[in-house]
Amino acid sequence: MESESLLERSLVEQWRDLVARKTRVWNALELELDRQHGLSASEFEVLDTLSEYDCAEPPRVQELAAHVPITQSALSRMIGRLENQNLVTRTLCSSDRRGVFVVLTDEGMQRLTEARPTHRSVLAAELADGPSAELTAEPTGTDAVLVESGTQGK
Amino acid sequence: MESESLLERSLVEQWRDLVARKTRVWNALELELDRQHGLSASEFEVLDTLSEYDCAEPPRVQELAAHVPITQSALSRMIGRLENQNLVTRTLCSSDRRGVFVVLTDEGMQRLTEARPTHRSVLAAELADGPSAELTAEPTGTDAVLVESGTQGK
DNA sequence: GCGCACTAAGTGCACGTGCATGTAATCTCC
DNA sequence: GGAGATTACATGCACGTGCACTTAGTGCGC
Repeated sequence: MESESLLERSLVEQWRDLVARKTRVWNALELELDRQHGLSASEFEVLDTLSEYDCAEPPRVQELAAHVPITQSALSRMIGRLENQNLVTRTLCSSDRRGVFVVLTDEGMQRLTEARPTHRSVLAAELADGPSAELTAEPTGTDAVLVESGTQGK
Repeated sequence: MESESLLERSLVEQWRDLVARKTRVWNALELELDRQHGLSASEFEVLDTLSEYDCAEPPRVQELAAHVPITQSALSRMIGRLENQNLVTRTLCSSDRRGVFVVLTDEGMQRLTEARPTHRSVLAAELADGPSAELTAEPTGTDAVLVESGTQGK
């Protein structure tokens, strides 16, 4: 029970690395997406996922929740917020009136298209380098990304 | 600008995998640590990090914040909560009276020691298998872990 | 010694989240 | 066809978080 130390240390290190990386990238995304496009990282993820569906067969809330790392209740509210910004719309499912289809509006598609380059370049910058960079929770130096991702500064 | 698709897709997939894995493990930890030991995943992480310091040279709040994926303000409040449970204590730094040392109490050390096997076995179970398991935000099936991690089941 | 910039930690506030529950629609089985 | 179980989504509530700011303490220049 004591001899597992080595294996366990490796697991713990792997875990901390995972958390550190995720947090670092997430924070960078949060920062840049909000600054440049007024979107949170979660919101972008939802819009981006949403865009992968055929407009003719939009996902239901539940379906969407299965592909985004938040709960169904959180998603429900987020859809409400996105709806208020006219980025998505809810439409009832006629065959099962409990169901709600979520579809990207034109405006939503546009915002997403604008934000995508920022998202991709943050990923490229932050996913690439050292897994165990200092850590986290602090705004990471993403100056290069800011420049790269276009001229829509501020 | 359009030709990067392949590379970008790979980045996005890598990113989603990272998030999915982190969320899955995190949720499992949250569930088991709370159920069995009344600790949140963040709290465990703080206590565990804390335990790596020599009692003679405890870390200051800032130092601790650099090794845990939350902000200093969140950590400040968490320390308050942990202090109320007598798991840690704050002591002033005499040489720099702005500083605050955080130290694990005996009780804190005990809770940590109890919780560690749970933590490790969740890691072993969840870190090991398929990176892109369905997803997440749902309680993952950790029945095996419950059994493995001892007889202190509720 | 005094003022000023700077750092460490704590706090008011608003907000997004999860859990538990509520409401509405559907399905099942008799 | 009607009661009860089940599913889909929304919501009340409490809570932890981040941001911006405050308070307390340090060090520097003059």
